[in-house]
Amino acid sequence: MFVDTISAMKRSTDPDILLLQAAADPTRLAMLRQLSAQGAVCGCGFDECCSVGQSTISHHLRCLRTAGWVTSERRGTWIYYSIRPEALARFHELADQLHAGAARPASALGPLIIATDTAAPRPLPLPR
Amino acid sequence: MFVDTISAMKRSTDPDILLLQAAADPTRLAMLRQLSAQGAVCGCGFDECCSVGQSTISHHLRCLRTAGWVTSERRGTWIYYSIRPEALARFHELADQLHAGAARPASALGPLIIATDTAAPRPLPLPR
DNA sequence: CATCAATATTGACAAGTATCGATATAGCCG
DNA sequence: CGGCTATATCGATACTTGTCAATATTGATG
Repeated sequence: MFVDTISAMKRSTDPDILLLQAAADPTRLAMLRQLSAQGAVCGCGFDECCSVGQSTISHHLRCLRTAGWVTSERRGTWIYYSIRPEALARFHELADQLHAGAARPASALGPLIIATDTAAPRPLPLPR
Repeated sequence: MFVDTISAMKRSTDPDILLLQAAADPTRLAMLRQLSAQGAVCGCGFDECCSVGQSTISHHLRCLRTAGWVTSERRGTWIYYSIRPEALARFHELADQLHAGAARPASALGPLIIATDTAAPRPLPLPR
């Protein structure tokens, strides 16, 4: 409502979020996959990959670049894009981080005891 | 253009996209991280994690659940959420897939030869 | 310089969505 | 039952975004 007189904002500057957001689009994921498969693709090489106009492809490539996913290299008239190893590494790190503590499925717990690492949920996990 | 007489749609039913989209939000990523760190968290346990209202948290939890990221388990008045190992596994797979073919930085290539695995970019990488 | 091909930029628009407040459900407990 | 707490749902709203068409830019070539 009056969050900060501006709006219900979600914009984030977190690099991880940018990376995920960039990958979380059908067209861009397809592009990343093609890049992964072919190593280096020129802009016009994405035409068949996804059925969108040229300007849209250009737009997505910009997204991927600003998110850190790819780098571009001019080669005469055309430009080749390729995945940045750093982005891939970061993506893997994200996966690893989440994996770390997630080895405790709640369903496998005893009758009531849940993640008491830090503290009980809220009023105490025990109804009585 | 005339994509399908309906619009410029981006909605996707691809499970991978759903998974990525769900994680690509600051609030939800924070939630996933908390879940990863604590193992099982009840709905009211996300209050401090992200500064949003209760209904918003509920909304995000639904997102995470429909995307396959978490499962919920009722425990009396409150409900505990935990990360699904399958989702984590899939996320890792995604990372691995992209990693697979991406070991060829374009910049490390010779003067002009690029990913000729399948075929040359478009009209042939050689202007003439 | 004129032309052509590959890209990028701009402006517009429709659909998606994060958020809120208010309200409705559901499970305990006295 | 009545009240309390945790969640979910609803309707509204503003911001974000994916896409397009049109146009501009850039590099190579004749």
